[in-house]
Order: sequence, then C-alpha cells, then structure tokens
Amino acid sequence: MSTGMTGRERGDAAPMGSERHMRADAVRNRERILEAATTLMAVHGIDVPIDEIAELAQVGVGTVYRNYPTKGALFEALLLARITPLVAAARTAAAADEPGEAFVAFVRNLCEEFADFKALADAMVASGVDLSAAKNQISGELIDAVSRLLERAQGSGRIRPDVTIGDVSAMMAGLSHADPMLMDPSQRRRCVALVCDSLLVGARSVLPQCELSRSSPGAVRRGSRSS
Amino acid sequence: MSTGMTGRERGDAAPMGSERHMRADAVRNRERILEAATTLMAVHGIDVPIDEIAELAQVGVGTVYRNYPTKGALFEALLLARITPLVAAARTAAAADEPGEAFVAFVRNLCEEFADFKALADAMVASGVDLSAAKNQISGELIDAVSRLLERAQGSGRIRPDVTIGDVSAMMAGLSHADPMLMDPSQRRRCVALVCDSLLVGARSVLPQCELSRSSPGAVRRGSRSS
DNA sequence: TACTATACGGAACGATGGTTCCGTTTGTCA
DNA sequence: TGACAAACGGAACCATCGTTCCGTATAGTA
Repeated sequence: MSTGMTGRERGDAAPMGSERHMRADAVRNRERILEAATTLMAVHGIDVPIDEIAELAQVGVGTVYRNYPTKGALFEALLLARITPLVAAARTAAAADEPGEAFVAFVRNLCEEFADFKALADAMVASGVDLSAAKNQISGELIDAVSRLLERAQGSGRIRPDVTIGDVSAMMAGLSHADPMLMDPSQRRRCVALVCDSLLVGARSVLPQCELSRSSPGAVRRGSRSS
Repeated sequence: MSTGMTGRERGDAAPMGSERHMRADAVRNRERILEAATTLMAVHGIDVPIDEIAELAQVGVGTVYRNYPTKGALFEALLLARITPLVAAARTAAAADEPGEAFVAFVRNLCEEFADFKALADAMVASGVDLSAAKNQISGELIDAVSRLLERAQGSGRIRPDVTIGDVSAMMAGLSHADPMLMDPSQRRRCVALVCDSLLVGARSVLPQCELSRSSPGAVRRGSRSS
C-alpha cells in the first residue's frame, strides 16, 4: 500500500480524447490489458506488479502505461466498472417493497462482490486515504445509495434503528477483508449471516453450513502457502 | 506483506545461547530496540522499515540484526509477548462463573488489543500463511483456549450454539482489520457490540455512542491523509 | 509497395526496504 | 592502563516495483 499514486486532473482513466482512429492492434491490446488486470486484481488485489499484468496480456509494460498513465489509473478504471452497477443495485433495492429484506440481500451481494474481486475490497479498505476525484465521487454515490436503502429499511422496522451507515461501512470493510485461509467462501457466508442477524430486528437465521473441516475442537486447519 | 521471511530452525527469537556475559551496552541496546519496535509496530503494524526502528532506538541497523536475525524474528518476539497473556486471559475466562459474559468480555478485550497493537492484527490477518513453529504453537494455544471458552459459554446457553471457533476467528480477523479512517475507536466499539449481539442468544444491546460526526444522512466524512 | 504516424517492447532508472559486511569503537578484564 | 573480544554503525548490496525513454516494428494509407 501507499503506492503514492497521484491522481491526474483529467477525469478519464480510459484512453484520452474521443475515439479517433485507433489502430486495430492498439484496440486489441487495450482489451487484453483490461482483461489481464481484471483477472489478476480479482485474486491479488492492487498488489499485482504491472509487469505481471503486462505478461499475462502478452504486452510490454510500456503498452500498459500508454493506455493507463499510472497504476492507480488502471486500478480505478477497473474499480469504477465494478462499483457502478453496485450503485444501481442499491438504488433498486431502496425502492423495493420489502426494504428490510432487500437491504440484507444487498449486503450479502456486496460481500460476494468483495470476495470475487479482491481489488474492490482493497479499495474499500483504503477508503479515507487520498482517492482521485472520480473514485471519491463514485464511492460517495455508493454510500449515498446505501444510506437511503438503510433509511428505508429502518423505516420498515426490519433493521435496528440504532445502526448507522458508518456501522455498515465498517462491517463491510471488515467482512471484505477476506484472508482466503480464514475466510473461505462458506466461512464468509456464515459471517455475513451473523452480521446480518445483528442488523435485523429480532432475527436469528440458520447459519449456512461451513464446508471447512470441523475436526477436533480447537484445531483450525492451517495450510502452508509461501508466496 | 509477503516479506518472504524464512523462519530459522532455532526456536529462539531472542538472543542466542544462554545469557553469558553480555556487554552492558548490548543489553541496553537490545532493550531500546524492543521498545522502539513495540512503539512503531503498535501504530504501523509490520510495515515499519527496520531503519526507522533502528533510528528510534538510536542504534545502527546492524545492531538490530545482531539481536534479531531477521525482521520476522523481531516481529515474532513482540507478537509472542502480546499473545501469551491473551492465552492466559482466555483460560481464566473459560473458568469463570458466567462463561457467556466472560466470552463476550474476552472478545471485546481482544479487539482492544488489536487496536492498540496493530502488528497483532497484522498477524491475525496473515494467519494461515507460513508461520514459524513458535508462532504456530502459541497461536494454536490461543485458539485452543478460546475454543474451550466458547464451548463453555455455549454450554451456559448464552452463546448461540451454532457458532463455531472458525466463525469467531474470522470475525476477529475482520474486526482487527481496523482502518483508522473507517474504524476510529468508537466506531470499532460499536462494531464489536454488534458482532457480540450476533453471537449472544436473544441479546440486543445498546450500541455505544459513536463520537464521529453524524452530519447529513448519507455523507460519511472523509479526511484526506497522504502517507 | 513505399511512407509515416502510431504503437510496441523492454532495458534502464529511481525509490524503497531487507540484509550483509567490514572497518571502527568500546566495555571488560587482567 | 593496555589488549582484545564483543559490539557497533552505516555504507553497500540485492531484490522488487513503479515509471520513463527510445529504438524498432507495423497498421493504415496513398
């Protein structure tokens, strides 16, 4: 972390100018880069070296930098693509008939997204640290949308009235911070269920089964993986 | 992360051999190093450069390395010092008259520890990644102790019977991951309270007040801090 | 097919941070 | 007080990673 990425003033993370004639190979390469970056950032978060992205895309580093002037720009481009639909989803949920249920479902979804795309979680975790204007705006929109959703859900009486958007953000950040060892998908779902139970009024759901070995009490299986 | 610290076979992170004659200045310096490392790792976690530790200790880097053959060794030495009392606390709690309450109190305590000493949280988060034998053992002991505590608490009927030690570990890891921006102390306490509510049977506690500005709904204050 | 703007690749640069090495200093003991 | 092992400091080394630069290749066009 603390890559010290300085956001450029220009709002466009994508290639500059209107799409004048772009050479065919350039278009192809840009797609490849985006694809490779998505694949790698999904798994490793923002920590993937640019070299690896370039290698997977079968492209030189220079080509990556021609499309995205900085690693942060590439990161943001992917991020925006992920967050935008979430904002829409939150708005839809806020308009649902059962805002309480919709809220919980949305939170569940959000956590799945975090798990599927680690870079998103990294971004969430880094919230509050200097973000570019574009990212600040979109994440602000997300928070706004979730706030409205939360309000309506509380209005319906299904969600604890004393829960704040700050609580939700913090919980999401915590849940998103999925160490793959402690937090395999099934374990994560259990935790999400627990957290949701704590948000709901008078709820006590049946926790999803955890696939992980139960084994003798007090022994958490621990793999050994060196980077 | 992924510093690639290779654990040495020797179990002692502290200076080698039995305490033969150590020169007075050497003793003094070792204490200084430990002190400086504690101070810095409490705030910055494992990411502090050795140089900074050395500087604060008013010592050369070489001196740090003479005492702790690797950064990981120093890290572990501090960690063990922190975890050991936690194990004892868990055992005491397990023997308490009200194991349910004791469990919750212990969890609360654990979270405070995480917040006070970021390196501990880093270690928790890195669980499952290659640890040295010494660390594996002590953290295994901690899990054992918490498991027993959990079992007794569940036996008393205060804690949900479907909660597992895996759930607790994962929740702690999430909670420990305190981004100072999203998770100022008061916000953290609220989250801990929420999580504890989700663990307890039929509980719904009053959430501690959050000091953070409430401001207009849907706007989370966001500071701008560059590393 | 020849020409040129566009795009490419990857070596090289600079910053950061862990670790080692070695010439110098200093505590201790006789 | 003199000698020497122990300990010191910090420059230097190496690896990683973001970013830049420039000589080369090529898509598009006439």
